[in-house]
Amino acid sequence: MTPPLHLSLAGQAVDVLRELVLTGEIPSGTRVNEVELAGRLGISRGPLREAIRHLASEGVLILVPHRGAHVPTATPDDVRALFELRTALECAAAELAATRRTEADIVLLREVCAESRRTYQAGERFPHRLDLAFHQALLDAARSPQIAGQVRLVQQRVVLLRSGLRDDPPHQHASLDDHDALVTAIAAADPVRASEVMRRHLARVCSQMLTGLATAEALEASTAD
Amino acid sequence: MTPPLHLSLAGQAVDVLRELVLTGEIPSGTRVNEVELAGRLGISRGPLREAIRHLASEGVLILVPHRGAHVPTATPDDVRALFELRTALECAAAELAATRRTEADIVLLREVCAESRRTYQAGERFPHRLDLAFHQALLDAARSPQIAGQVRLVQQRVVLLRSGLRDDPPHQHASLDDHDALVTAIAAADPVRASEVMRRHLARVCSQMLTGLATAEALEASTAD
DNA sequence: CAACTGCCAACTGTCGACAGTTAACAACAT
DNA sequence: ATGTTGTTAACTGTCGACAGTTGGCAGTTG
Repeated sequence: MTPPLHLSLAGQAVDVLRELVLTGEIPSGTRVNEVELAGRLGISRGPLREAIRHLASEGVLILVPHRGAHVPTATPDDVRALFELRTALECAAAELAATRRTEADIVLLREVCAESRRTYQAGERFPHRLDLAFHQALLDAARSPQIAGQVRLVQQRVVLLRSGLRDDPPHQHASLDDHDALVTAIAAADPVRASEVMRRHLARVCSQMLTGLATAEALEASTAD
Repeated sequence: MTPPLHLSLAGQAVDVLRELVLTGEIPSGTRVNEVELAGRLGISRGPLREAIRHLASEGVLILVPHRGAHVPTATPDDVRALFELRTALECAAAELAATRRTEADIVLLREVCAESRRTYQAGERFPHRLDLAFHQALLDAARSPQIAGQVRLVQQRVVLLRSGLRDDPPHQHASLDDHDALVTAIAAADPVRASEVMRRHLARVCSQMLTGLATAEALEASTAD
């Protein structure tokens, strides 16, 4: 929405703070202290406050009057609601991609899929980097800047909720298959099928996150004893 | 996203400024002067800047480094892109509404439709208030807070682009029919049809806005002579 | 007369300090 | 011992002032 704000301190603070939160360096539930963080970033509280407000509007931080900002904690309902939104946006993107994609888009999508599979079979791991790259390539093929922007924000929140969770190989395998199926549908210019595959894919990812969240909670409860 | 911020001056400033922009009191293209506006609102520049940043993240204002904020002007491409997003969100909402609606939801939707038709036939006019009420009732029936929140933001931007445009009766008549068809599909628990009707409805509204925009531009060009 | 250059005013970006509120702690009363 | 209340420290909310940048204007030069 406001991408090239990299000149002002507030703009830089947005990027730095976003990274601090998304990488889990500032864990979920942590209260953000303005004076301390301002000192740590080497800026004043004014620009920092603007940055905090900005990230709050993105859902990366929660604002409570007179009690500052904190990193949101994920409840199962939050995950479900967020994935409803993500499904709405990315299914539409998949439809548009199936309609508007060029040959170059298909080549790129195939390339990302192939590299994902190579990396997975080699290191037994499907890095989030390639997952994001795939969804980004799909968004580019959809050629809808507004939808793309919203998806970016939603993905950001998904990453935020996922920090501290790890995913299991069977799910990763299924995701690879989903991606391949998506590319096939998009290459075949079949919007309906692309949307359906995307819906199925996201439903899988969502349920996987829910189980991951449940086990993480159980783990935390056991350590609390 | 941050609804009950009505305690701080920044929160109030957000509401006041939003209203000033959406009602067209601050016309499109106008540059916002921070010191002047701060004085007019009776607050300091700090809270006002936070409010401006917040509205910029909502798309109500555009920020340019070192040149302040201004109200965005609508190009046809902007309208099309925005309606792609709106279509993605509201079609999903229509699907969910067809699945989750209760009897009370249907009663409310029917009531809004009936009042819209009464008002239209009486005063030859379909007030935006009732149009928004219908879409709001549909969102409530969908029971998806995340989607509802995003739709609210998008509708806000649509209102912003529409300020200064007036709509013609034939379009209003078609919209009334669309709304009725939507309620029918939702009452029949038919998500596919609800989504299709919504898509058609929004396509109609979009094209109507595009023609309205074109005539407004032509009008402006003629007065500039 | 046109183009260039230096200056100037206005505005944004930033900072440090003050005021108001909240929450935790401690002292007291029951 | 427990509930209540007064106190206090820390933090957020807000303000006014300073510094840096931008765009326009006048003066100058070819």
